[in-house]
Amino acid sequence: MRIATWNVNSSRARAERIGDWLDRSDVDVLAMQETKARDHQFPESVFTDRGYEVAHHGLSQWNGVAIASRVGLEDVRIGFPGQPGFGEPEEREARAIAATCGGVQVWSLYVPNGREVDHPHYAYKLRWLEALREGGAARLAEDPEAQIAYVGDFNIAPQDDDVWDMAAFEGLTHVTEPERAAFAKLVDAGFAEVVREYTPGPGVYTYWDYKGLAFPKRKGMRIDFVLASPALRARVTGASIDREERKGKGASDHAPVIVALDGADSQPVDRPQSKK
DNA sequence: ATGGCGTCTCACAGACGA
Repeated sequence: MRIATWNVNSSRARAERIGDWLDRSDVDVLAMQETKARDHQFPESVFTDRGYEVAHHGLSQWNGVAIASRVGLEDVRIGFPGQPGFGEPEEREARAIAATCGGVQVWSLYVPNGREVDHPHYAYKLRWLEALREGGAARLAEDPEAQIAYVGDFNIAPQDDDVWDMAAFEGLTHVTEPERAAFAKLVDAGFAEVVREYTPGPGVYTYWDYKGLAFPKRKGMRIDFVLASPALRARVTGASIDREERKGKGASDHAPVIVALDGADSQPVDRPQSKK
């Protein structure tokens, strides 16, 4: 079984490309973020035409998360217990959806960006991650054998190597100590990040800004991850980042990340062409 | 050089993204 996560940056603008990628990648489960659609606008046929079931959660043109699966899609959940909202009054956003696919509970997560360190969105981001951790820890305490995958766009670069130049991120979100601590607490709660060991850096990223030729200049960030509960982690045998998908016209600014279970094939690994 | 690029909407400007 192969599970992928991909911030598609609009399901409608990317519909054809998502279909082509499914044909090429042959994954069993695809978790998507930033679908940027309400439920009735989501291009379901891209998935159903190819034999996938799909669940989508979108409330507006912002955010939006979905899971497509050809190994079953059961027990769909919208949001997680205690998931905080944003704004005044606080509104819960479309940033989390779960489904059990082939015995694995897959959570497609779009962690809040944070915007700026002194912006209310940043505190929201930290609250959101803490609530996610609490729920995950409680779930593992209940059932230590649970197969849970927290996948998606975490909007955190956990290590200095996860950005092309730490100096360029001075004072910016995604690399601050509290964000990294929140990520580490989730890992410490039992949800190990399983992609990095198969796609070692430096210079290995999952996101490249559209601006300033960031992709060809290899100025990216590693911010998309797969976190696995202990029972699931034991099944992981490979992972890859499909940076080919970032190429060409009409690409998302994020690349798909794939995890292989039980010896399934994994895509070629993203590697820097040159080192200085 | 607050540019740059892409996507969205009660669109032709502003919000959001990271």
